[in-house]
Amino acid sequence: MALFDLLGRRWVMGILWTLSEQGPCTFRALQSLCETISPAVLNARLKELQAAGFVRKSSDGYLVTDLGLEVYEALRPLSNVSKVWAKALGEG
Amino acid sequence: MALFDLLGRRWVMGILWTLSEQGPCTFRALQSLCETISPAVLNARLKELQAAGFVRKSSDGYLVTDLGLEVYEALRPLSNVSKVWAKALGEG
DNA sequence: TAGCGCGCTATTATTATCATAGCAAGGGGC
DNA sequence: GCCCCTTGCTATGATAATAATAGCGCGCTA
Repeated sequence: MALFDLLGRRWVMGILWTLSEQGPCTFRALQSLCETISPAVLNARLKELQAAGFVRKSSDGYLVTDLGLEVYEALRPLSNVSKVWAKALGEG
Repeated sequence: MALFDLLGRRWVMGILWTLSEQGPCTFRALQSLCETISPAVLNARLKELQAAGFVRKSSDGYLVTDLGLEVYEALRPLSNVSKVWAKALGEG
């Protein structure tokens, strides 16, 4: 349940997803990929994710750890669900 | 990404998880299972989840739809991740 | 040394969430 | 009919989270 508490915060899943798909990103690159995130929140989330061991810094910028990659893998099925969901909403 | 926006709100994943595992719940039962959620937020989340088609009302109270169950199934791998994560945090 | 991009902080306004109290409606017993 | 209880939900004021914008300090390069 602590995991839900961490992931259930704005942008957290989006940041993990973006970093996993795009690879290492600089702070500003992440900021522009997330489009509307404010730097204060991005910085806070990056600190939380680093404390959790899901993300770390390297010379190329921020990247996901092996542990963070597991979260991403666990989250990937949601991609299919979102397609089914979009279709269902369109029909309903 | 709209799915992340919906799920990335406080209590949403917890509510889906609880309803999926416990079966149909009344409003007050859900409230006590979530322990610290306030009724205003619970009601708001239930409305959002119903609008999204993940939850619906029945004579036994609130329950997850087939679509909501898919989200739950997609979320279940997180349970394993959380164990690995807890261990990693304990070691690190 | 002046300009540039980068990581990040500061600040204020807006929104979300918490915590508590309580209302309105329905059911059972008398 | 009336009382009492549970249930679903709303109202309210306090507190915390997020948004939006501006800009600082640093390293690099010319």
